[in-house]
Amino acid sequence: MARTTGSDGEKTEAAIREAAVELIARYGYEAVSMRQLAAEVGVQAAALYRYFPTKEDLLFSLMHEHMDALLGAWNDARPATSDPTTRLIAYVTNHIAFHIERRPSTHISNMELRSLSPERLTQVLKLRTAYEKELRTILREGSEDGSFTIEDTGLTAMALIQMMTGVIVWFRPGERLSVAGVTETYLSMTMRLVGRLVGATTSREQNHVHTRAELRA
Amino acid sequence: MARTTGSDGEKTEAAIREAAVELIARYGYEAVSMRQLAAEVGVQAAALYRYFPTKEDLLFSLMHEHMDALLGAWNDARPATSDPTTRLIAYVTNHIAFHIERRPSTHISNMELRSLSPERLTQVLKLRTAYEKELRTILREGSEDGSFTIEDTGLTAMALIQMMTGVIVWFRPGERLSVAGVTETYLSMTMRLVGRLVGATTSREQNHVHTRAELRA
DNA sequence: GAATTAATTGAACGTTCGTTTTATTATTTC
DNA sequence: GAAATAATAAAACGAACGTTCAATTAATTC
Repeated sequence: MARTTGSDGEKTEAAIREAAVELIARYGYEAVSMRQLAAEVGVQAAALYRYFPTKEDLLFSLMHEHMDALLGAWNDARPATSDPTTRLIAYVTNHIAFHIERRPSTHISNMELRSLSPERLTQVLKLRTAYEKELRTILREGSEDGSFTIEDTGLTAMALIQMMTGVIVWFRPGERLSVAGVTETYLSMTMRLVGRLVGATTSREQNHVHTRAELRA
Repeated sequence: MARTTGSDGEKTEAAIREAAVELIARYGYEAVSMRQLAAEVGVQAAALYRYFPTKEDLLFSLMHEHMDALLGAWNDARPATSDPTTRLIAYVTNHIAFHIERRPSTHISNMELRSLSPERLTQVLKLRTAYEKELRTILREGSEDGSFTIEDTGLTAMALIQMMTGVIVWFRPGERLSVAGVTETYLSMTMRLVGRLVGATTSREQNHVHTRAELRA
């Protein structure tokens, strides 16, 4: 056989991407063979090469798309306001929502960096750095205008990102916690980390005030 | 040739472990071949099979040893005292020191779990859970006796571990920060996360008080 | 110093890998 | 409806993979 009835390049490419994200996230880039991927798509291995010249091109494409989507989501969610607290809330909320929604591709972008060629690694890391810089800027400005009390802005940013991204390790939708609940708790922990605690009220009450309400400001 | 002069089983096995930890941490388990590993050790691939029946046996052995060492280190470092704050300080200090010291094997134990058979995965996860439970217990007891103010003990424990382990992603010895400095800052952030802030003093002053002093109590 | 055991080599096994090539069929164009 | 193009299958490539086996030499035992 050759071309199959109803075959369509765009649909096939989308199917390849989808299957690749799931398989690579589950088994790892090196462990997934082109034949296994092709079987999942319902196609022969050779067909994959019409869309991606090499296996690494496929990986790079998935990662690049992931980072673009992350930066795009933040661009859509970032508030016009310049109030650091509002911006931090938006950042955390967007980060958690995005990473829960895109758990498989997040896994890939975090774990498979070492399978990229040096040039492509640099390219992906540049996007990641740009995204992280947004948080550092928020923390620094909030620190300067007295909104936050932070010892080390760089370290706090890394700790925050590490903490937030860690959500994908244990979070399973439909279990004990909802996305909103998780976000609420992580916002609370974030505010503690940046020193935005004033006094004696419990943190539960404190953080119920921001979040959803302030997010859409 | 066959047996080489000066060859010694114990030394060879140690050399294999050492090389395997470095190579797998850098390139990933699937990406490292037995031949590549053997070359690094200075031996033929077949020689590896005298010490590890399969490649997966080797991986499992490395991970198991890592977890044993982690639990062992905590057992040595855990204070006799029952004061939650002192225990938390000891836990954080030990965790950061251990993970900086064992960055390669930490990487492996965090990233290569999916390459283990189900039974062995369970075995390793059991050790990890035991280690994490220690932290949850500290947080819970500190929460009960009023030392800490925590919304969700389980989530805070996960956030803390994620945050602390994240140190190995960016920390390079001999750069801007010393191990002591990093530990200081992370202790400060930890105390904030568990709600052990009282009032208006800056966090720098606050956390300089604990750490080194309280650690050896 | 002969016999035994420990450690390793070198070659080979069958399998799977990423990738290429060629042929074939479906779809689109005119 | 013929010509051109797009999408795939089928088969094959050499290379590399994890692993096994027999032969060989070093060290140890008695």
